[in-house]
Amino acid sequence: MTIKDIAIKAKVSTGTVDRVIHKRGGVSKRTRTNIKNIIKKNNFKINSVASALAKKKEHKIATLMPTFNQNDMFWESPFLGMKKASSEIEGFGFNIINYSYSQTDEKTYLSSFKKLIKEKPNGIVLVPAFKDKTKEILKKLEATKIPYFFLNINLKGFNNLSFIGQDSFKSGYLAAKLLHTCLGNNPQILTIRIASHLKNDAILERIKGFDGYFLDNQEESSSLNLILKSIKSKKSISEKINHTVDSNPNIKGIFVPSGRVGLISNLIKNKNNFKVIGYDTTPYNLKCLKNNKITFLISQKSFNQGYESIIHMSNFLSKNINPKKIIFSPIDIVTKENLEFVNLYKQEFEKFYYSN
Amino acid sequence: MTIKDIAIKAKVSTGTVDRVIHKRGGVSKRTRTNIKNIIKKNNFKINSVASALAKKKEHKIATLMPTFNQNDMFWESPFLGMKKASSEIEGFGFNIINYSYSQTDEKTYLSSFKKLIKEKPNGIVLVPAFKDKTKEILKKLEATKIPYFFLNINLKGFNNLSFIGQDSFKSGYLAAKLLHTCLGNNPQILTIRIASHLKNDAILERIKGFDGYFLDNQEESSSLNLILKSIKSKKSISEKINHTVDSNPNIKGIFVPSGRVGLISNLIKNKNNFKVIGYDTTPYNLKCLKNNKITFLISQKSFNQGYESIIHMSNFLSKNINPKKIIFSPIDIVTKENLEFVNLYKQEFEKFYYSN
DNA sequence: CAAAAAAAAGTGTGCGTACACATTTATTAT
DNA sequence: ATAATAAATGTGTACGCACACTTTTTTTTG
Repeated sequence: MTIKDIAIKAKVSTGTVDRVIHKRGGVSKRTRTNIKNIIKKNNFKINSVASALAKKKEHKIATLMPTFNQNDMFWESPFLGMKKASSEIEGFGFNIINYSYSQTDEKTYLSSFKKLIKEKPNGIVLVPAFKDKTKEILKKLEATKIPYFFLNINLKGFNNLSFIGQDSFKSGYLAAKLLHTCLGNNPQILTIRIASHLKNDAILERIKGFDGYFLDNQEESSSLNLILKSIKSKKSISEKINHTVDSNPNIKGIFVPSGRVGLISNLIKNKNNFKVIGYDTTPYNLKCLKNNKITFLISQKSFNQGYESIIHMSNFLSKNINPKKIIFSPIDIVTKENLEFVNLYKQEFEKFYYSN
Repeated sequence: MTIKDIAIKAKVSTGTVDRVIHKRGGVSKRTRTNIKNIIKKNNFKINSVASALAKKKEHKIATLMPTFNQNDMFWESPFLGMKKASSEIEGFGFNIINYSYSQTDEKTYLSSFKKLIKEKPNGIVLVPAFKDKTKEILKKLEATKIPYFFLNINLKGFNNLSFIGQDSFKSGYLAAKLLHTCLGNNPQILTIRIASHLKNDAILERIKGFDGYFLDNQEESSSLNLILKSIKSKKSISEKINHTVDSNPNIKGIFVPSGRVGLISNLIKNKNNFKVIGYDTTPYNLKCLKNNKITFLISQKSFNQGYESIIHMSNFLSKNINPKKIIFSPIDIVTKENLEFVNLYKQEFEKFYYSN
């Protein structure tokens, strides 16, 4: 069933059918309803392949996200997810351009954004940073009416069309549940945080979720917190952690609400067989999981996040499908025993991407 | 960059470029290598959209899987996964026909298969059952050289092009790890099985994996097994289970290596706060997870399995991409706290599918 | 060396849709 | 009633590729 067939049945030309399908107007009410009926009856659906080929319209999607390097590979994963989506939709008239910035250097954020704007994209996928600067930047952007998504990090108070990322509160809640299930009631748990994360909304939400779980499921709960000023000197961290642990022999579990869990787990003299739980399936963290330094990792499926962000943006641009305001990604539990499956799709694509 | 551009650069016609790309032969070595070089240099990739539109070839994929009903919804999930894949590739000249059978009625298996064969599909995705009958059937099939995948259930000794499903051994291994982590060393665990599953390869593998874990990680391990003859009389099961549990007060964990874990968990008078672990995120099992009757569910992501099976088959048929002989799907850990995310993609598609 | 055969290369149409442009029909003004 | 205008509908081409068919070039054969 093609528009040609529809046209014949309705005794009109394909042009008229096309007008009805795309609501271009200029069709009399009589023929319009007639054509609509025929379309319904025959369950006609536009051939998206032919459609994509016919419209020459190029949609340009720009992305902006933190760089990755040997020190911190976290952002490689969403990047590859985006690349996968790109390779799937490029034939459909999409052009995806990637920009990056350093999370510790505001200048790179601004300059990359400037370059990005010059390209005049039709849509933007953005991992936001530097809230104040973002405010400035996006004010300008909103004048241009270019739609934008937030990816992974959800700054509040913006007019982003969508946010794609994890429900941080629930992921903290889940972390607590796992430790509770392993350690029984009223376990002594040490939460280790890093000073630079004190204003990080996602991490704060994780902690809220973590505490929330125990509030919901226990009469009382005491908590033990250690905040590290810096993570530059491994020696000093190691001393601090082990001192805390030694002077609190009841500690049975360790909660690190960030991706730094690998680093930290490696510095603990773990004779006590703590249960250690943390975030993000970076190569380093996975290594620690393998070595039994970490018990559970919570994955936010950042590969999928990157992938979904591009797919949703493309659907919005070409099919006018409005994404949900918030798109939560699954909260995966990773242990030594299932870690090989966790980044399956990423690995599959990695092979393809880097060999090309 | 189109084949036309390539043709111009190589000073030949598009037909010749086409021959090189598709290895149709009939091109002199000189021009062939020249064209290949130009393709590489310019990083030319076939426009899959135009390609799909141009080749009129219809690929017919037939699927055969167990039915689902209110009593057992398990197979709905892979079915919907297949439907999702179908809707994505139908525009690319694929025609997917679904057949089903009752797992308890050999006749339906045979008759559905007959119907399927009459359609003369180009590829088959099959959830096998009744090993002997399958042998008969597939012998005939292999004469026709129609390629076939096994989905979810992996019968050995066949020439299936691929198997898409879970590594049952590892999923059992993981189940053991979780209970071990929760219950500490040398926990007393009751494994509850059902007689009709005694010859089920996947379930046997799960148990092997489960035992394997404790062999690998403990000096010794004792095990307690309960095999239920039938699950028709809830009363009698309940009595048996609770008798076993009462007479073994050391039991701290319960392992059900099948999707029947929901049913069983509901029949245990769980005053002892057992940790209960089982398989499959069916609606019923999820309900039990919510009610704290089940601690962990292991998901085999059957929605994805269905989806992947169709995608891989289509890639094999149209792009000649050979799938891996065994494609393992992720082993997901589901708890009350992350259950809402587990069937995310399925739910998303369900909404679309059933509202249509 | 010409004719026949084989190899290499060229040409043209169709896939289903989108859209600009052309044409026909209906409506309004004079 | 006729010209002017607006509304409705029809037509043709392009999108990039696949493939059948045709033509040209090269090689083989007698």
